Amino acid sequence: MPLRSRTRKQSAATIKDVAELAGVSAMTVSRVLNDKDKVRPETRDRVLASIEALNYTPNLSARGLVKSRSFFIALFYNNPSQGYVSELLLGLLNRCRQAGYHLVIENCGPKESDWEGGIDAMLAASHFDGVILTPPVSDYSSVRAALAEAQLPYVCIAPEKEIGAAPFVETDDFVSAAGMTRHLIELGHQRIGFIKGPPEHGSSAKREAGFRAAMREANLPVSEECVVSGDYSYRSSLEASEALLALTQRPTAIFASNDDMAAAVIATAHRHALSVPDDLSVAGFDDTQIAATIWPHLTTVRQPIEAMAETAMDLLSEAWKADRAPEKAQGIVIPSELVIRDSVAGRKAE
Amino acid sequence: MPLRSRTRKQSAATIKDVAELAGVSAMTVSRVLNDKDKVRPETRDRVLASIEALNYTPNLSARGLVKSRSFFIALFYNNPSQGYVSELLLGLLNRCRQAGYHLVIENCGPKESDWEGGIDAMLAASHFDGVILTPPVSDYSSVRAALAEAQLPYVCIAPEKEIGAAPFVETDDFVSAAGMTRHLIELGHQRIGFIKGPPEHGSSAKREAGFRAAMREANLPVSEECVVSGDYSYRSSLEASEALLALTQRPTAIFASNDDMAAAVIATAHRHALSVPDDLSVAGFDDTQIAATIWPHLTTVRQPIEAMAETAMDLLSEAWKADRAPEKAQGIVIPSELVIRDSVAGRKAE
DNA sequence: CTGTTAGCGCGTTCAA
DNA sequence: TTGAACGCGCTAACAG
Repeated sequence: MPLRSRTRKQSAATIKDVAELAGVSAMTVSRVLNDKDKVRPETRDRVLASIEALNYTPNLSARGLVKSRSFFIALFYNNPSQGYVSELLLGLLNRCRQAGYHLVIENCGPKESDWEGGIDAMLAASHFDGVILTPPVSDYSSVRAALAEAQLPYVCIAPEKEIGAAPFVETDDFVSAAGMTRHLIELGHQRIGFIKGPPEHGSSAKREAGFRAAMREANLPVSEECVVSGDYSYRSSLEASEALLALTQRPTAIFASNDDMAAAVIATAHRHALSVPDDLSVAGFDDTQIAATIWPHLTTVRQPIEAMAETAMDLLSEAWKADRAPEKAQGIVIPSELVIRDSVAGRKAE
Repeated sequence: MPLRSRTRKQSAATIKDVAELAGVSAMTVSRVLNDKDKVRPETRDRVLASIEALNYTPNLSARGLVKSRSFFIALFYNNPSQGYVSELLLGLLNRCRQAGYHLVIENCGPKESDWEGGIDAMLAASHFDGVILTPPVSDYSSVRAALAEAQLPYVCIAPEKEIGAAPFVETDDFVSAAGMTRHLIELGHQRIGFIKGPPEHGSSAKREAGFRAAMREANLPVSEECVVSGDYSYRSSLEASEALLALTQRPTAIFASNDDMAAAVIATAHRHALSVPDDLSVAGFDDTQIAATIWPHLTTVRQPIEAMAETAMDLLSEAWKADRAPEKAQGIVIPSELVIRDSVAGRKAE
């Protein structure tokens, strides 16, 4: 194990120490670090050796000070499902480490209004190099305005629609929801309940539209009593599913807009002594951890959250390279896929 | 909405701008900011006004450079349950914002060995002001050694036992597990299954010990076939609970060491057409999100994760104030509480 | 109570 | 190809 060479009080080695040990000037060390101008290979090697010997790494504060960069990016989130944040973090963290960046998490509070006051000051104080917005913050106009005013590069994850020139990443909610609905229909379900997400999430409307499109495509009527509102929370879906199961013409399948709500449907079904999937098929969306944790395992749509996060970082990198913001928003959609597990079955013959 | 006063290209206001506008020197501004020496109230007010007018906030890089501080602290974690991280984050974030710190999340990889190489370099590179360790990283001796060598203040969350002089926070796993076991016993259960956590988590042994102590206290024998191993994951508990339910003398209640594993017990019970809690009572530990998400809602032990996180931050603050590390480790235990929900019932008469 | 000088560690600009 | 100055924004020391 390499011991720190500086024995006295710890105080990390500086570029000067490295320079001295290598017998060059600090400037030369800086050059090999930043790979800018060419340095004679021999010199370069000597410097590299000294860096290693001293276990040196540049001081971010100092570097940031001269370059006007902080090497930190922020993730703005607001109370999404726990599984969602966790997976997002994984993807982000990967890329961050590769790029030498650090990630700062900022919770925006439950409502947009909670933030309106502080966002400006917060942005000014933090000196982030970039920001990543997760839904529903992606659609907070106050946040986006503040970001734009501060001329801070940012990328939105799953925004409702492209606004301004901010790059964004999303999955194809419409297509995936339609795909799941088709799956249900192919299994013989005709009366399908749907639980909506909250209007402030862009994905809600798209998933609902996908559901309706597939139904229309199959010439199946969508009875409006079968489409109820939720807000992506387990609790909201407890009521919603109760309403659905209380219908005189009970649906044979229920498609919930996310996994948490699907979990609640299953709970309600159990309470009604209904077997899933024998008496009722249940489908979710997102494939967060809970999907394979509850019983029966959820048939759902796997949203590539981690890949989306990685892509978001890549988009940020591009924004830094390009000095100016691009003319039009660059949007990347990463497809989702159907994950068939145990909560959906063919409709029983009647 | 207050518009930024500097109209040209954005480039945040500096302390000099503020000083100029207030008609004082930069030093004075610095003083009102850091509240050190007293500044004449009138002057102070003028400065404050200028700060507000310019929407000024100090540049962390510059400040960090002179104070040799980064204003960032790191959270080292390793694949704990998603609910656990999420709640931890909430508590940490609260305190961080209050204290003007930012939080950096570092994933340590699934195994300690994944880290051994990089930890030194990583620590040197990051210049964190402090680190918070979550289990099982709290017990990684290589990490703790590196931290100690770097003379970086750190606090451990739920370590196996106090090692060295690092402050720590924990909940009373032993007492809580014993309490839950007593609850089961009071409801008439005598044959109780127990699913252990992984040995690398300090909490595992303590929870098991609490269980055994309560059984002994009630003069109830613990049949070793009723104590099976898990690793805090849902999947591990699928096997474990299968083994328990296959016993010729099946337990009437199962106490799983955490909620994820309890969820798997419920799934397995359902698969065996066993009703929870009528045929089998199931208890968990942690009260993470899943506890109130699955059906039936889990009777569990609420571990005050958020409060523990906040306490961890407070401990760090104290470490900063005290120039030297304290002689003996300061440990704080925050009690857990029983949360009675629907997965446990009295034992049916036979 | 307030201003001045100096320097934190690094990258830019210029000259050698 | 390399080095010497200077300054980024801020605060610790010391004046005044």
